Amino acid sequence: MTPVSDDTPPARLQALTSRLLTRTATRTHRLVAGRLAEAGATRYHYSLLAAAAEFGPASQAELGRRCGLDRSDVVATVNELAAQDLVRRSPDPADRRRNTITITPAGTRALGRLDAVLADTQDELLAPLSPEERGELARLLTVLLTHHDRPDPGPGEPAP
Amino acid sequence: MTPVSDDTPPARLQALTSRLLTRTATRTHRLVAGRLAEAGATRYHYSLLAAAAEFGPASQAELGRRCGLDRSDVVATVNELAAQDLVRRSPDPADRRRNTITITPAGTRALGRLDAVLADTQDELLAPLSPEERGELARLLTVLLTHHDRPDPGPGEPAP
DNA sequence: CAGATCTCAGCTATACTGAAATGC
DNA sequence: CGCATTTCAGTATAGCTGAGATCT
Repeated sequence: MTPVSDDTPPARLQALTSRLLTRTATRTHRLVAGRLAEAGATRYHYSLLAAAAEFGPASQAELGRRCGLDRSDVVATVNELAAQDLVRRSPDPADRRRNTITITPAGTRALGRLDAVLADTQDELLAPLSPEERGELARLLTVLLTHHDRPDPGPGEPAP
Repeated sequence: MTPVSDDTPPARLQALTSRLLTRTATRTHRLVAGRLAEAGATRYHYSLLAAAAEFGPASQAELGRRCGLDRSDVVATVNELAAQDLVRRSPDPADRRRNTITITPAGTRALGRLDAVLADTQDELLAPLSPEERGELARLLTVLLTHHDRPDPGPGEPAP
């Protein structure tokens, strides 16, 4: 009866919400990265295509800020997307430091396919949860994320 | 009024629960690893100390299985713990392939200190959530984790 | 012989840092 | 000058793989 199956974790570890979070995230990441890989893409690809589609032609720096991607990774990812003709990289005449990134029709089509892939994957991920539970999970995670995005300042004005 | 602050993410990205999970986990991991580092430890150290304390003297393989650690990482981590005299590594006379890992008194004291550090860190992590919300978050994550730990088989007996 | 254990060497991918070149 | 943008090179870490030696 006692299920001491030689792989039950220490009670201390099971009690850590941080561990639940990171372990669930690892599996989630594997699932999502795998589904995107089957479609020939990565999270960076999808993020930048989405940003280019939603925020029109924009600089690499702006797209990177919006997606939370590092400048270095933006460069590499735009290289890959441009090589597949999913975005175009052209100099910005108004500010010659910048490249203007524009999504192409092929990029828009690819984005649509990836939208479908990701919608399926979210469903696969959240399969054991009811719609209400899915909403609650998203809400709780959003609270944590926004709380830890702003390091110190509480609500209201910063004391002078 | 419109907060188009140049870093609002694409709507598609904000809609992804997978993204919420992985981003929250990244920040969580940073927080936990940082607090453990201040105490001179890592997640692997804590995991193995906890397993050694809770499951008595045991082989490296068993401790690794219980903690979800790779055999390679167990070797390296036990090296580090043994160098600090937090565990002892001795040959198992009953099965000479194995090393028996035993926590030392110093290891038990270190584990106690790390317990306190991690309790504080969980509180820091979950600060914006009520006790009920903390429980609900842990429950929802557990459902997801156990669902995706078992790849295919549903509840009940596997069809013959 | 199959299979488990321990160890070492090395790999992949994510996320990040530093610095240079260019332009505002 | 300080600051922003793009680019390249390199770094750190987690998690994992392969192979060998030893033993059951």
